[in-house]
This record gives sequence, structure tokens and C-alpha cells, in this order.
Amino acid sequence: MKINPNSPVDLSAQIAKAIRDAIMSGDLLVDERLPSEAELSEQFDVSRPTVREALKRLGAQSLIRTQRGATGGAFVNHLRFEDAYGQQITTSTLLLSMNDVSFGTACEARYALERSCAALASERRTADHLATMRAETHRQSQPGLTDEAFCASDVAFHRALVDAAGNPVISYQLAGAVEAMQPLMNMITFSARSRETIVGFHSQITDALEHRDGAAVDLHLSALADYTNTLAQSLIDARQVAKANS
Amino acid sequence: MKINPNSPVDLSAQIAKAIRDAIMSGDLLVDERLPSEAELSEQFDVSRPTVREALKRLGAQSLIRTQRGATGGAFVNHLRFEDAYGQQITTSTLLLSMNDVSFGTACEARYALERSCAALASERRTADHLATMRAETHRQSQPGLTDEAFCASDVAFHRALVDAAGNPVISYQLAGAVEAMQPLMNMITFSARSRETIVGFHSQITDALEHRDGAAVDLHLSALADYTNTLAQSLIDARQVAKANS
DNA sequence: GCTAATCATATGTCAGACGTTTAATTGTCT
DNA sequence: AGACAATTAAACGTCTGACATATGATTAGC
Repeated sequence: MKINPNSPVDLSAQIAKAIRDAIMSGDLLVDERLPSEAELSEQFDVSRPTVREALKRLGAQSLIRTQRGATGGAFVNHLRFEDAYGQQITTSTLLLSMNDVSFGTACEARYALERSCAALASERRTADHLATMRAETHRQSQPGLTDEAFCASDVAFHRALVDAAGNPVISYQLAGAVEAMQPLMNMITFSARSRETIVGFHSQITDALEHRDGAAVDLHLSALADYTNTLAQSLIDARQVAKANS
Repeated sequence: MKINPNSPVDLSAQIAKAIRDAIMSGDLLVDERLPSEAELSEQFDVSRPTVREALKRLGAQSLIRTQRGATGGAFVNHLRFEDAYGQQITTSTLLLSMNDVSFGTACEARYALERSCAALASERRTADHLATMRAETHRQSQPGLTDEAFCASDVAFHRALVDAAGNPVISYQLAGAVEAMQPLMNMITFSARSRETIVGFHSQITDALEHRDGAAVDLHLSALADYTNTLAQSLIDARQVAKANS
């Protein structure tokens, strides 16, 4: 746990790494209080601002939380799945937008992962999950819905499907896959007619889930994936044609 | 994007959020240079240390990178999949260790997600993937291998399987699922005999992949999942019995 | 014994300064 | 003119010291 002032790496980065390692190795337990900033700056032989920068780094990763006041300080954070969702979605969104992942690749990943919970969801789905999915499907059939609201509802539908698998690890992993797709879907304005088709798929999926027919859920998900991909591809082709004619 | 000095939220957190939003909305493009720390502190009407804390937060999420020197500054980072792996693994590991996820739940998630790429991997696997998997399987059959090295090789085997699907989004998502399991697996010391069984499964999976038989890959993965889960369950039961007798 | 004022502690923020890195500019020599 | 060396300027990295603010603990007073 040594800090090298002559390293090309920032002191605050070294300190953050040292503390992070201590947390991951179990040397620091959940809810345990770290030494105060003044004490840390003495231990690491750096100034308080440097320690603070290190703590902010850890805070950005939700590894610690800070509290002001007499009994305050930095505490090892109990990382919860809900806390990790947001970061997962942020990272996934940026990865997709910055690495020119094709719509096909993203779509393939999303549905491949989502299909993996079809069987589990069929086993464990509750009436609540079905109700949510039906409510969202109904919302999607409303005529006045904006494209944004439709996409949000679409995401909510698939979230319910994933959550129905009853496995928090899967829900966490798929949060990025499902929700990061929304910006990509927003790029393609679905026509009113395609909405009807999607609503149809959603109804079929929900029906299959109600009958606990995992194979059927998988089948309809695959069909939805194919439809989405084909639709997107045709729009992309149309754009290229328009571009070539201009 | 206004900063409220009277908010209960830290100024540095507000500034970080403002810049993060600008990056995610596309107002700041990849490799674009942010204003210098001095300029930012003037724009947001805060001191330079506060701006720096905000920048460290963003740096911890790999959203920006900083460069010293005359043409230095903070630049919007081109987030790459490889950069995101590490954070994904760190977060997944902590989530598993802090939320007393049962071995069964973690195992179920891991294999459910991994099976989702069986079909794709069968289509796209190259000779390279097969070679890696066979090499790792062979390494696992060496008698002198430590438990740690065995687990590392196990992870490498499954990484190759996932990468064979040829979809970077899937590889990224499964990095956490596969690699975060390693600490959990380390907790259970596999006997020499169970190693043989696992090597057998690995050989079957590789064979199926070589014949591009996705269904068989899926089948053997399921069998491996069942075996792992049963083995772990029996060890946990044995511990409880020992505990009750002590 | 209970409430209210005080105190101590620790984080949040600021101001100013100096060191270090790095690239561009300038200057000199060939 | 061209190549190399010295200077300069911009920007981040770090330090010192201070004040503000929040909050639990202590103490004083009734």
C-alpha cells in the first residue's frame, strides 16, 4: 500500500487504488469508517486536497459515501444492485455511441441476452409482472403517444420481462443491454403501423409468459428481434439510397 | 446547466453531472477538449479545487482523460469496450460479495447468460477460439495446478467461448458475469476428481463448438451448470452439518 | 430528568502559491 | 535556409492555510 511521489501516475489515483484494493480484498468492511481526510493525508504523506480527489474518485464509483458532521467521514458503501443500474446504463450507452456498433450488433446482443431469461421468467413470473407488461402494451397502442414515450414504455415492458426471471444478477446485467438501446431506437422513428406490429409481438410474449411456455416466449422474442432488425435495416438502406440520389 | 451553491448536493457532484450530461447528450464530442480548470472554475463560479474534484469523478468513470503540458487539459475520452471491462468486473464482484447473492443465483445468472451465446458462437467460432479453449482445457488437466491457476484458466476458457460469439456488446456484458464468479469459485476448493469432470465438460463443449452444433453446446453448458451447482450445494450442506455438530 | 446552548469534529469550499510537464516559439549557429 | 538548442507560456499536479457548515456529543440550566 505504498505511494510513490515520483510515479507518472497521479497521487490521488494511487491512493484511490490503494483504498479500492483494501475494499475489494476485504480489509475494509461494508459500513466501516475510513480515517478522516486529515488522518489519511498524514498516513499517505500528501495534502488534504489530494486525499479528497482520491475519495471523490471512489465516490464516483459508489465504493464509498461521505457524511458531514461530528461523527461523519467516508464509509465503505454497501453497493446495491439499484445503485449499479445507473452506471451500467451510462456506460453501455456511451459504449454504443462511441464505438459505432451497428444496429444489428446491438440488436443481436440485446435479444440474445434477453432470450436467456425466457425460461426462468416463464417459471417465476408473477401476476404483477404480467399486469405491468399488459399495461405497457396497452399504453403502446394509444394513438397520441409520442415516440419518446413509446420507447420508454417499450423499455419498461422488457424490464418487466427481465425482472420476471427473479434473478437480480440477470436484471443487473440486462439493465444496460435493454436500456442503452433506447437512444438507438429513438434514432429510428417508428411509423404508426410498425407500432401495431410491435404491440402484437408484445401481446404474444405476454400470453406465452402467462401460460408459462418458455419456448413460445423465446420464439416470439426471436421474431420481434428479426422484425426490429429487418425494419432498421430497410430504413438504413433507404437512407443510403436517398444519399446516393442527392 | 446551473449550479446551486445552496443545494444539499456537493458542488463538485453538480459540476460533474453537468459535464456528464453534456457528454451524453452529444454537446461535447469525443476527443473534444474541455475548458481549462481555471476557465471552468470561472464559468461555474467555484474554486479550482472544486472543479478538480468534479473532473476526478469523471475520470474515475473513464469519461474524460487529462493531459499535462502546454496543449494539455481534459478531453472527452473515447470509451472502449476494453476500458469498460475492468469497471464492469469490479462492480460485479462487489455486488456479489455485498448482497449475499447465493451461489445458486449467481451460477444461474452466469450460465443463463453464457448459454445465450451458444448459437452465435457455433456459427462464428474460429480456429483461434477452439485452440484457446483446447489449450486451457489441457492446462486444467495438469496435476500440479494450483486452485487459483485452475480458476483463472476456467475463466479464460469461458471468455474464449463468449468471444467466439463475435459480438463485442455480448462480450462486454458477460465479462462481469464470467469473471466476477472467480472469487466465488475460489471459495470452494474443487477436489482433483471434480477437476476431471469439469475438464470433461469443457472437452465436450469444445467438440460441439467445433462441429458448429449450437444445441449441443447449450446442452453441455447446462450440464456443467447443473454439476457446478450441485457440487457447491453439497459442500454448503456439508458445512452446515459440520457447523451443527461443533 | 429534560431541554437548550455550547463545543468538537469532520467534511465542503475557497484563495493563492509553487512545481512539473509539454509544446510552441524564439534564437543561434552552421 | 535549415537544423538544433534555449526560452517561454500554458496547463495540470500539489501544497498550505483558512473559513464555512453540518452534526453528534457534551454541558449548563431549569
